[in-house]
Amino acid sequence: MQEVATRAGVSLATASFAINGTGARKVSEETRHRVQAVAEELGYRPNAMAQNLSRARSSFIGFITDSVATTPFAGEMIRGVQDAAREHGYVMLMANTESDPRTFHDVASMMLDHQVHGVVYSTWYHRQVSTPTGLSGIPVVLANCYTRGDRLQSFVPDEAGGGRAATEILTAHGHRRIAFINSDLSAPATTGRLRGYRKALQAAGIPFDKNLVLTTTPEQEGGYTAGLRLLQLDPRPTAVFCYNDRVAMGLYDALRTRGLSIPQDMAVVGFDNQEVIAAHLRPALTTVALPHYELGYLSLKWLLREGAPTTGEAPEPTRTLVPCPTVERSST
Amino acid sequence: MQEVATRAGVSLATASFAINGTGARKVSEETRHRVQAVAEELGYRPNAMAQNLSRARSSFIGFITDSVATTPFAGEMIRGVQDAAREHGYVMLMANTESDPRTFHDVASMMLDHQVHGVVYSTWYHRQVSTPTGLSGIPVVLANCYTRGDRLQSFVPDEAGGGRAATEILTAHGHRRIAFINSDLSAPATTGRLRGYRKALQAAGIPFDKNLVLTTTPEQEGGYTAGLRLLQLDPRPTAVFCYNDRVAMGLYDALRTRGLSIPQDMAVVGFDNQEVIAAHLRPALTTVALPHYELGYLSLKWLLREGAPTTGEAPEPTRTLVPCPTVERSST
DNA sequence: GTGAAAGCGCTAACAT
DNA sequence: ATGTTAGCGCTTTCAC
Repeated sequence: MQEVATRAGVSLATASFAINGTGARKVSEETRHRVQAVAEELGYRPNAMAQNLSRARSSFIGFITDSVATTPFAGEMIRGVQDAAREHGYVMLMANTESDPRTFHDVASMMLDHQVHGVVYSTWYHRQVSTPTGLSGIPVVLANCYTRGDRLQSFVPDEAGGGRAATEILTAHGHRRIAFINSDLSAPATTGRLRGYRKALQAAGIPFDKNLVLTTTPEQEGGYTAGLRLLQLDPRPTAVFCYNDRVAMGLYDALRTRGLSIPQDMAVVGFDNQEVIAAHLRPALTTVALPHYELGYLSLKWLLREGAPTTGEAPEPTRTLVPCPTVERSST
Repeated sequence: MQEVATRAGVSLATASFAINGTGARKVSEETRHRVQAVAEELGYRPNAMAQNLSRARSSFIGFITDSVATTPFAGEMIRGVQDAAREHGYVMLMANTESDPRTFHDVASMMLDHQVHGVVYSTWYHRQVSTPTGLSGIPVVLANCYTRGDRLQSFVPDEAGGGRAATEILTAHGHRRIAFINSDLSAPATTGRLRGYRKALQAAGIPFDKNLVLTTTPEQEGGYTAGLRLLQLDPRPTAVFCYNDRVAMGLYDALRTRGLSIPQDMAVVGFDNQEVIAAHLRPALTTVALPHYELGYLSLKWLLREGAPTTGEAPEPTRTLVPCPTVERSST
């Protein structure tokens, strides 16, 4: 930078102002242009580290995930966080803990050492987590998870809304006998989707029948066995809302072994919109998408705007529900 | 740090050496312990930015992907790169370009500004890329892609080896009439897997029959239609090697419509080991895994060791083939 | 509108 | 073995 300044015939200070046009100071248009021309010509690049040190604040934000490779979901959140970061001129420092506390501690320290402005902590499936420790002093926001009592701001999928929307696709098609293959896991998705299912039935004036709700492991295998059980019911349901796309995949297999066709003999809707399954099952599966991109995006937006309010007091942390859009394909 | 030094009754310099035990200088065991105790007590954390600035080199490495959310594959590479980075005390700066040249340029600048030691550039599927521009001056290594003439060091999956291994699973089971549903894309995977298939046949003394090689779009849909075509052949093949797991998924559907069972009537092996499909198809699919984790890990290892040799000349860049391990399940 | 100069928090000669 | 001191590359008062 010294060289740029000299070549442009100005002082170091002026060069600095001219280059990153900090509104604070007035540099004549002419000077600025001259300096910028020289900088361009010399291929000058500011040293981000020196800037950060000097400004006594970095332009880093941290993003911690518990698992990055299990599903493409983490990828969507990464994109969301990254897009929001770039919009604000921040650089994302990402780390994956694989749920190892020691690793978590290490990456938290690393981030603190790099003076991150805040961190978004996320999990690959929606769940409750204990308050992340070791991130003292900087704002933290949770994406796809939340803490007991919502002591920290968080953004999570609106499971109930999604469950309701899924079921309403079925009621809208005139189905009255709608089964729900739920998961046997204790998770917000399990309770939320069930709540949504019941709300939708209620809205359609259909009495809730607990015999139509099965629980199983939320995998293809579970969907298969639950599907078989479902077919024993008399009268048979005409539609099924599945906890997730993998369960629907298993249900497809079960229906197939009985020679039943979808959606004629049985309509089915899934949840998660796992592209590789949902879009490529035969017939393609109607489902509800999880808003991972938005979760990441909104979390970081919040962090940057409300995370460390410069004025006024900090807003009350809340658990913000993010809508799960439906994706209609050919199974309904 | 000044405070730590004062409280421990030593100079700033001694404190610095004591804390990050730079072998360069000798600090008595006793002093070091005293300083470290004080640092601990005060909860002192070094400012990474100041360190980087002072050392005139950062501890950053860059990782650029063209797409991070299409499949879980990117996640595996991220893990690989990150693990290697952490082993060497580096921090990963990640960026996703979504294949947008402008974004690429931006993230490249960002990385340069942060003085990254080098960058690994990766693509989500194995392919040739044009030499990334705008990364002048720093070492670059490619993961899952390569340039014309291999001007840059790269690490890519051994497609031919994988294709051969896949086919040999079939020949080992005694199959002699083995079809190959290949992709209609022009990609290293297409040619490589075919080459491997032919090698395996040859090794087993089976003459190559071009009627047994079909090409189709490498999706479920393509596998389905190709599967139907395959069933018209007389005599019918007894085994099929599919370009990827999605094609195998389609083939499963085709076999099912004809009431054929796997592996009794037809053995099938896929490629990619897309967990969500391969492990959950009925029966579970035997396949070949793509070594994404290793691609990321090895790339960064190379970058750190050979990328910028401190002594001797730079090694000749080569395209290193990384093995694709087979995963045997129940379809063979 | 512009320049001089004092740091930001740390490292690494160079002394002692 | 430890202390002194000069930067690293940039930002930002403060004075002109």
